Amino acid sequence: MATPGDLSPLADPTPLSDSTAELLREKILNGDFAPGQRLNEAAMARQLGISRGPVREALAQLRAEGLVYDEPRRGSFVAALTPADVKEIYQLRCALETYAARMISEAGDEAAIGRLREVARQLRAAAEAMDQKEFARLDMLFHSELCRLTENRRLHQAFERHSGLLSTLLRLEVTTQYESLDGLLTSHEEIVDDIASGDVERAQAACERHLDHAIGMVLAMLEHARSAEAEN
Amino acid sequence: MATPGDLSPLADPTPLSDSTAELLREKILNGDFAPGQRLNEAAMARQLGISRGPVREALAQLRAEGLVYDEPRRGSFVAALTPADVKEIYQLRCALETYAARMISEAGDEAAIGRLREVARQLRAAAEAMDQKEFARLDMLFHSELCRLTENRRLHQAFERHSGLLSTLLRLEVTTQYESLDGLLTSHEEIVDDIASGDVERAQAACERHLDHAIGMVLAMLEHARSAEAEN
DNA sequence: TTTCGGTAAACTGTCAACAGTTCGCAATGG
DNA sequence: CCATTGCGAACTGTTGACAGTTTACCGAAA
Repeated sequence: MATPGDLSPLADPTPLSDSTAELLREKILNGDFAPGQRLNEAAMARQLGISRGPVREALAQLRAEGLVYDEPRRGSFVAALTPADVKEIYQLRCALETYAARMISEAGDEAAIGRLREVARQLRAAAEAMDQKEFARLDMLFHSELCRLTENRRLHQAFERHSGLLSTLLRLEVTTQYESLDGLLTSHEEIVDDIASGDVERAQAACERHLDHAIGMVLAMLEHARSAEAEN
Repeated sequence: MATPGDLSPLADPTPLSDSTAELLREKILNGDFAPGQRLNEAAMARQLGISRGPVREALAQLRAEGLVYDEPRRGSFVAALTPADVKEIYQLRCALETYAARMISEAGDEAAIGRLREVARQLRAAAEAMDQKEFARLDMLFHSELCRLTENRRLHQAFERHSGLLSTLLRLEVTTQYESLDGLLTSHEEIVDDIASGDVERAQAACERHLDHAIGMVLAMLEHARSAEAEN
């Protein structure tokens, strides 16, 4: 940005706090840190061979992203989603995604529609290959792309900020809801088709239907996991 | 949360970083710090009689809120809104607020509708009293309340996160756009009425119209301010 | 055996100091 | 007079240490 012909391959400009945040984000989303688990600043600093300063900044970053929360004078904990949280996030996603669908549909952005169709196709392929992990990834990617393709960074960012924790749940969703899988597939394809139709109302409605369906599945899954957990 | 009967009036539990963030936020939104201005950590720490640690955390907090941005190894700067940013924020607001209007309308939440009507009434009173500052505050409050009354904290938070900087612009808006003032007033009241009608489509449409109108005004105002600034 | 109280360890919030980089300015050369 | 180079000041990124609070453990009393 500053100097066009900037040639400085030496000297890593990325602060330690950023790479630390990335590392912790990965570990949380990957499930290495369980929800509700306490995150010890000093221990992590020691383990990474750095001081507590960058670790604190990394935690502040993750807190802003909603991945961890703070209890004053007690420390940071990995965020845990209650059913009420899940409902909130799905409502927010509905607000963002239905609007994104309207935007793309109204603009008649052929490139964007093509991209969405491609992801939907890959999603079906993953389902037929019974690749659960890939299915969950592509499912999330479809919705992320929907927001990204609006070319409104803030809208996409608002989506990403809250989708992270959800993706840890979606990994389980597919395993428990095989019977609804075909409905999910056609549901995604319907969204693309209705966006392509240029009828903004239909595009919005398709998106809303899909999310209404999805939240029902996730809440049922969450309930199922909770009752199973209460057994042991 | 931990101890129900917690009575410890002594010992201030609010960290220095939080109160520092609040102070800086106030100063930025109040215009004491100009957009693009550099924020010196050491200087602010000295001025507040604290060390740089809490100041850094406060800056991280404000950065997460979008009020400041960082240039690596150079420091923090007060965020400045380009017309493209303004457009992005208004689109995001449109996504959030139209959905909020739908939610409240669908739920038929009389208490929420009453609250919105009350704010709209105060807004008209401020306009008649020619109280520009109060008008700007109530205008923003109306939209904030619209999101808050959904009782979806994340939706409201997404609104608040991006409305802060806008409010610094809205302060100017009123001064330059007297002729459109009456349109703005009726526009707010229309939103309340259409929400109250229970017709979710009408509620959504009223909200969308209002924001389309508002962004036009703000962009024109921004253009006006820019050309005026180019003169000196 | 259970509950209460006290003590010690652990952890967060905060501070002061160091290292490397960037920025500004003056001296130098064209 | 203008561009360039070198130096010094200032600032960010990072570190290690200290103070106060919270947590956990252990023993004593009911």
